[in-house]
Amino acid sequence: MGEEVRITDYDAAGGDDDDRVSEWEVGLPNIDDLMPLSQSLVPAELASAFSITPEPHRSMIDVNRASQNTLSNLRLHSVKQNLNKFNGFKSFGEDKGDEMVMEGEETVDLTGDGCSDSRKLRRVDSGGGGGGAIGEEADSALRADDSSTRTSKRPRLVWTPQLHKRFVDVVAHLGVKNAVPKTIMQLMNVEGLTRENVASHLQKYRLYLKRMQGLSNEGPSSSDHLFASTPVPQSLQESSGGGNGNSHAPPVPIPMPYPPQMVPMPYPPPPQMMPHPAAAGGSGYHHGFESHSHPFNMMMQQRDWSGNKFASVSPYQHRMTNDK
DNA sequence: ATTCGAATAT
DNA sequence: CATATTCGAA
Repeated sequence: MGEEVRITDYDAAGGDDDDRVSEWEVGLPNIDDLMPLSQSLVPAELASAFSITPEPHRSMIDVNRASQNTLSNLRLHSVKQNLNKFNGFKSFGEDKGDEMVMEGEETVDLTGDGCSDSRKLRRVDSGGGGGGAIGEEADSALRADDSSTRTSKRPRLVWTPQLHKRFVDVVAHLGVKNAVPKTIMQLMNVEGLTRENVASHLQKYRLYLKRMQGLSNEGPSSSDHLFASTPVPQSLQESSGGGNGNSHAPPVPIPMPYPPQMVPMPYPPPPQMMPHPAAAGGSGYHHGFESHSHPFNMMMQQRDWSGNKFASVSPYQHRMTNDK
């Protein structure tokens, strides 16, 4: 811990005044509890093993800059009256942008993890069948904004289970009705994620929902979906008021099935470890699957890899045609 | 002017 | 198949 930079050091580029919302800071780890920015997330060995470009040291400035952007964006659009008070989180982005060999299919995923520090993760057991608590994992992002200025095509985004989770949670919270790319993107708060990325995924997601709704009901009884909890109900949910006195009654016939807690998107992700380079790397992927039903999760949530990434193209491929 | 979203392209 | 890009509509 050598960094003695105040995270609230930025002087409002916009000259605004409200740069801190005390409520948002409640419960957040102290600056001293966080892993130093200078610490590398990926051990050098692993990095080289997977051809991961080493991350340059990041300075507080970078973080603050990103922070400013997020804050300004949030308040700029006020995220619709519906989005009400959503906590603004910032993700530590991974820098990339120095060298990038562009070849045929360069894919990059925004899933990274930080925080090796152990802390108590509060998890509201999703016992209530109602809506399910919105748990969060976390992701990090990559992509530098100022460095990738112009003439740089971003590599294909890979929707890792983590990202997708985040996506689903946000959509669920917004309610299918209000979930539009821009809003989703903002709430996901993943650095480097673009509206287009979200739009594309959303299109697919909607398709999925449609299928599911259409064909029904319990098709896939056979498989026990582990987390087949696509918390997006067939109807639409709405996350307004968020338990607050803010009672806004949009054209949605649905009351507000949401838990008192305003689903925040926690940041610090649980340290994820990969089994073994050999197991994941190379090309030893498989896809012996079959009895999967439809849960969208299945769309990417391959069994046990908790969410790693690195490298190349997405090894998975499956069909969700509910035929069998 | 912006951005959504279906269609289409990679 | 998964994402990206296009392009007319809101």
